[in-house]
Amino acid sequence: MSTDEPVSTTPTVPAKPALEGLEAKWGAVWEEQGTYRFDRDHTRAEIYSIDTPPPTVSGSLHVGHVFSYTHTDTIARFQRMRGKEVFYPMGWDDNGLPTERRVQNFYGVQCDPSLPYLDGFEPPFNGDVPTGKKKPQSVHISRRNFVELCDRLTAEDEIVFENLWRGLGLSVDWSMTYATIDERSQRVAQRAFLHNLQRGEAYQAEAPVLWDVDFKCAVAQAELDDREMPGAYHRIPFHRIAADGGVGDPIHIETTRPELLAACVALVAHPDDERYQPLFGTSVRTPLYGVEVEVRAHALADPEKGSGIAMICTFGDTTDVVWWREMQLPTRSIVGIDGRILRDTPDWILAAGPDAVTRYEELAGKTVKSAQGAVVEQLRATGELDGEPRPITHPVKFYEKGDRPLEIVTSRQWYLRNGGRDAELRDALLRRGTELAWHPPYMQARFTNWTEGLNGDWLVSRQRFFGVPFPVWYPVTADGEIDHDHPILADEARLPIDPSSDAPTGFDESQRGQPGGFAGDPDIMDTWATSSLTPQIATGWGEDPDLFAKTFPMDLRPQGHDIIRTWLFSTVLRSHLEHGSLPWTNTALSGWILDPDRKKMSKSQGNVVTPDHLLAEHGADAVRYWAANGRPGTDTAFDPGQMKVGRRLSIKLLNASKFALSLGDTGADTDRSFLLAADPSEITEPLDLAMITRLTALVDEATVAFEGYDYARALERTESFFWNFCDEYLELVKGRAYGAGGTVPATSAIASLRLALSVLLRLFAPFLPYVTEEVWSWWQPGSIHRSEWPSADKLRAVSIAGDPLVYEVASAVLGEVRKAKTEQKRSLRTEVARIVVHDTALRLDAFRAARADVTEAGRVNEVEVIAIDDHADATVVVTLVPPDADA
RNA sequence: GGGCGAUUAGCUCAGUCGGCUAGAGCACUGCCUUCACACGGCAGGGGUCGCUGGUUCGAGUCCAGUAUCGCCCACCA
Repeated sequence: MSTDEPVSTTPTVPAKPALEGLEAKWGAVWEEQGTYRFDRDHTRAEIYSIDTPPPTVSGSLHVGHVFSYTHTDTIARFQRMRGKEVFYPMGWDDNGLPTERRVQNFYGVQCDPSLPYLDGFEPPFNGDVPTGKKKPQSVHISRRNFVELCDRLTAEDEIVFENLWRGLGLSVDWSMTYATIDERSQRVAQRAFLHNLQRGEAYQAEAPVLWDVDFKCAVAQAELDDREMPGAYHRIPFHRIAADGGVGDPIHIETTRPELLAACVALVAHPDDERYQPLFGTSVRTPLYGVEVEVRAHALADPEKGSGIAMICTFGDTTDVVWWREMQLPTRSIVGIDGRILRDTPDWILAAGPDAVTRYEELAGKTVKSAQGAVVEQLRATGELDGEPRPITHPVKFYEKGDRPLEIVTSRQWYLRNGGRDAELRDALLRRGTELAWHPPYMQARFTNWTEGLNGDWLVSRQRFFGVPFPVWYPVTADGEIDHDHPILADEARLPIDPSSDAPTGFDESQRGQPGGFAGDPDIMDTWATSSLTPQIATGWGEDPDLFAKTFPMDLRPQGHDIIRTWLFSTVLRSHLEHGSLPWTNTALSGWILDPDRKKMSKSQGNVVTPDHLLAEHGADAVRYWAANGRPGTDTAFDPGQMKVGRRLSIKLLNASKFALSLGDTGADTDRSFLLAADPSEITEPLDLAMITRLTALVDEATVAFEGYDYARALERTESFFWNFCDEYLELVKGRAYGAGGTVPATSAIASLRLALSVLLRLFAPFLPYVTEEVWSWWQPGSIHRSEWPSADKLRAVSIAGDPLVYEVASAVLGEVRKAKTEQKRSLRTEVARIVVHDTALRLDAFRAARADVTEAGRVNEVEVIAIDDHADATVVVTLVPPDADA
């Protein structure tokens, strides 16, 4: 902004300033004037770019969002005032299961990727699907139609979200938004995947995966939840094979999953366990089925657990997978992708004889839960259940959004290398974690823990319908078999593509599924596979090279600490693989909002407070004030009381500003580019100089705090200074400013007040954008949010330095005068006949420098000062005029 | 089992390099119709800084141990 345009020196201060209506008023002005519009005509060094977390639009916003997005906004505003051109886009996360479910329920449709696209399709319902018994059959539609409906629905959600964000005063450039399912995001996700594939970082493998039987979908390590579940140890004998081939002595194992007996491939005990050492290498027979399995030794077997020997099934849990892989055991799966026991009797059971087959057939088609009951009955019948099942509670793996325990099934999936099976890559990622600046720093430990603990590559394919498809087809051989080993990759120029409705280059749609033709990959990518690319999406990677060069790597990733293992980690990974760099230089982790019972606020707990209500009741600045008090990384209690305090602060700013400006201008010709309405040569009085010295220290503190992403500290210091400024300084100079001591001292007071006001407003601007903009508009040109952040160096450069002790002693003596009046239950206007100040010589000198201000503010007639020793107690003896003389 | 964080007034929280009698706001008590603000102001009561040791002239702060709460992670038969 220009600094030499003429400035009106006559403030236009409303007679009765109020907070009501400021959001609407300034929201419109900011939009109209493009206050937060990003101007790319800057160098990379001049730009500060933020990788804003895209909120999930299918959910609803709650105070936790308001909390963390406010934190980011204070940083954005600070950087903007420091002269940075802030790149601050907003994304919407409409990818993934929550949106899929919402679209299904809202429109009464179901996605079926095998169906062709229907032009101009209209859904049967529009948010009015009957529920209960009247609930109609869903209409099945193609993936492309489904995605179109998603776009339609989320567009409405986005408007609601944007309005809330605008009301909160986020200084986002609303002309730059993206959605994680929009074409650009799909293109970026598919292009990045093709690059990963070409570099050998993505691969497909047939392997055991954690499988949710309800969603019929593979689940990645990062999406797991452990839940304490009731279970029971079943003590079951395996049978040694006697020399004559008959049944020998039993070996008891304890298992929580007896239904998997038919899937048993070995027994295992610890190599040092003397009880079982003689058995290693020998074979035993399983109960019920009599299948022969070997007894093996492995260090993971825990002699303390159960009977110290375990059965290995394919697959009961992830330990089974480790054993199976490391000891190269056979695969004997009996659980299908629907979570039921396979209907066809497996070969190894058929080979074990008619009894085995009969028993298996009793289980076939049952869910694992009911199969367990049936197996227990069979064991009882054969006398092979030793005692009764012993109930326990144990942690069981769940998909974080799922309702039934995960099963482990073998299937073909896409994986992305993430260091889980590759020490070199893992070390490189750990180094990236060290390069990144963490706020607060201790959060890096979570990244390190997670990265070091990875035990496999990232499973990125999902057997869902709604999401970014893999840009891949497979040839169909002459015999009609799909050849997964020779995928046909999409041309980058064609992206985004949907292999379920687009044909690969060189093929025709009629060849889909035909011998000699092609078949599309039916899966979609994990939502994190798209979300991990938000920096690339936002900065226009591969789409807008100029923008990308100016904004990537970005400066800041704000996010919750609970998704370090998912979002943060995967974003670092993708950037490392694609660009060989960090995606950003800083990350700021925000805490959670806890309800008064110290529980995390979440929809499922039913303890959510809606933000609209809060904004309406307390005002945006007040809500922001509460949020900004939450330090980085620290969980914060939801506290409407703090919002009331924020509101009080805003009102105080209005009134104190009104007062300071009502005293008039000094008429000085000032350098408005930084001091704004004060000529340093006019500031002459010791108390004024002392206040400005304190103010300079405040600017230093607030700036250092903000530079270290500690917005909460910057606010706390500024607020504390401001209240003291109102209670002490304003009261002390009031009389002088009105002219009690003559023109020169009055001018000094007025100039100091205006200088301090200008500085304080700007220090508050990142937190209280509305009220500071309002006050700024009374006497300053342009938006405060594009004004210059106060500079302590510039304040020092004009040599307006004073002795802070003057301020301190003057406040202390005035405090004693007030105390005397209060204790004697007299009005603060009561005149004081005489005060006697006992203090050290040094402090008395300081007092003398502000003596006139103190006597004026305290209505003191006569002052005596008495010097005392350094160790003696300082006192002020106050003698009020008699009560009858007061009238 | 491993890691990280927290524990300071009734409540929510500051307390930076170890340094005067441990601070703020809310709540509470009393007072003041004060010419910017009653959506205000002034003053006051309220704390063995989770516990136990140690280092130090001196510990809320540093070290060791311990308890409780929370979060993250773990191969949970």
